[in-house]
Amino acid sequence: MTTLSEENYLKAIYHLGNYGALSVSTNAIAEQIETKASSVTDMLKKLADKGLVNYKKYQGAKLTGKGLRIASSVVRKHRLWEVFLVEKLNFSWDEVHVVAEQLEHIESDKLTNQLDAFLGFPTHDPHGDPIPDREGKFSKMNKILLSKAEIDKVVECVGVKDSSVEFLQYLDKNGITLGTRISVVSQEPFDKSMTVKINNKKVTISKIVTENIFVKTE
Amino acid sequence: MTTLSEENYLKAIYHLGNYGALSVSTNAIAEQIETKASSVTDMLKKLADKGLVNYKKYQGAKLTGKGLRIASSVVRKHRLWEVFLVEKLNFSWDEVHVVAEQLEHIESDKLTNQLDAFLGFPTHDPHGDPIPDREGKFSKMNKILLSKAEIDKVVECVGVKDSSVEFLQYLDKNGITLGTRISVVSQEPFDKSMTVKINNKKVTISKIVTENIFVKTE
DNA sequence: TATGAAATTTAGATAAGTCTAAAAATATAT
DNA sequence: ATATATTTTTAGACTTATCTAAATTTCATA
Repeated sequence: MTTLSEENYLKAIYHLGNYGALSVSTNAIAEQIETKASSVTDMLKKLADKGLVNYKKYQGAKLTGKGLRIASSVVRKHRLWEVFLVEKLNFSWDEVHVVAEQLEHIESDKLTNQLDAFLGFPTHDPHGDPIPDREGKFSKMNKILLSKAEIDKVVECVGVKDSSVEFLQYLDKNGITLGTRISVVSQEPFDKSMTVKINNKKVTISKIVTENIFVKTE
Repeated sequence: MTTLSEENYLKAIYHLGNYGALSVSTNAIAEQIETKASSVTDMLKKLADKGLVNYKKYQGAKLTGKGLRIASSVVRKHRLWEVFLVEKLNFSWDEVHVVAEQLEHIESDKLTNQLDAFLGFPTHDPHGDPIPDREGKFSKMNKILLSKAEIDKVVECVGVKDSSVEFLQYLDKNGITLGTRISVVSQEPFDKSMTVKINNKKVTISKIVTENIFVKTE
């Protein structure tokens, strides 16, 4: 019913538009999908014809209920497969994304729901992102950026903002993964770098890193 | 590198040409893929250009080494996923094929090989068909058709020839699955139907059924 | 070995998804 | 408020994979 290409557009609009809540501009979609704006215009017309987005020329597009359902399902599948790859097949968290990009398009409700059960109904993927349930709903965690954490507190890593391979491998190298406890020792006022204690080892991490790790206070 | 469509053609040539050993006719491929002969001709030219088949006009096509490697890999993935669906996600053997048709095209050597390990390196899929290893090799079982089994022998179901949903559901209804022991009681000379004992219950099954069940003698 | 039937290929058309270049609409800044 | 820059859309072209209809080749057999 929906092609691979259509699903990728819906997913992009979902992510850029705050889980389908906002209208998204043509250029924003083009950048996300790494395609040309003219291609996006063509696709938006098609998605509008199919009743999956509301689209007004020059005004961007927003998911309809139907479009939101499909986008949620794709994201649900993506994140469930990520959990599967990490928990069952020993993938590391920087390897899962590219494979999940393929697996997210497999069409079988039974497969998705049985996989969900097999994994024990996980609520978050290996990067800490929430997994939508069958109805597209998910629980938001009250997480903050590490950069906003208070000095002397102990926090737990619950997610990442940047989930590029490079960043995830950097975190691995520094012993940071989901669930890692981080004690905030001090922050340098000059460059906003932070000294933290991880597994009883003191390390200093730059501002940009602290702004890409989500934590919750204990 | 190879598209979904190309992979499906290679797979068809693999199956029809006895695991890549024989040349396969245009019409045979067309029937298998449920497409028109003219489409097959177009695709064979493309596959020949890519060095995946040897193709001579009006002579059919045979897989090259490169084509065989790709076809084996697709079949390997198909059958591994079938095992996964049955063993881990509680699919029944008549439900797995359509989903595996999608999963077989996922491209990730790591995924395939980790999945293989996760499943304990299975040698056969849920229909009794052999699973090629990384090199495309597989062990042939010395199986015979139930119709050829001797009277009074006890045999074990090790595969099916027809793996359509209808046939598999028929087998389920009659308590026959992989590993089921079947005692051959008698065969009616008139219509070649067979009376067999399954789980101590006598049933009579028609000729066509006996010709679609593979068994091995104990 | 000629001839009709069957199999196969060619030619030309179509649909999906993409692109470039140009035109049109909207936003920004003096 | 008007010129300029940015964004978005349109027009036309290209690729992949498919189709129908017509032409060609091979096969079977009389």
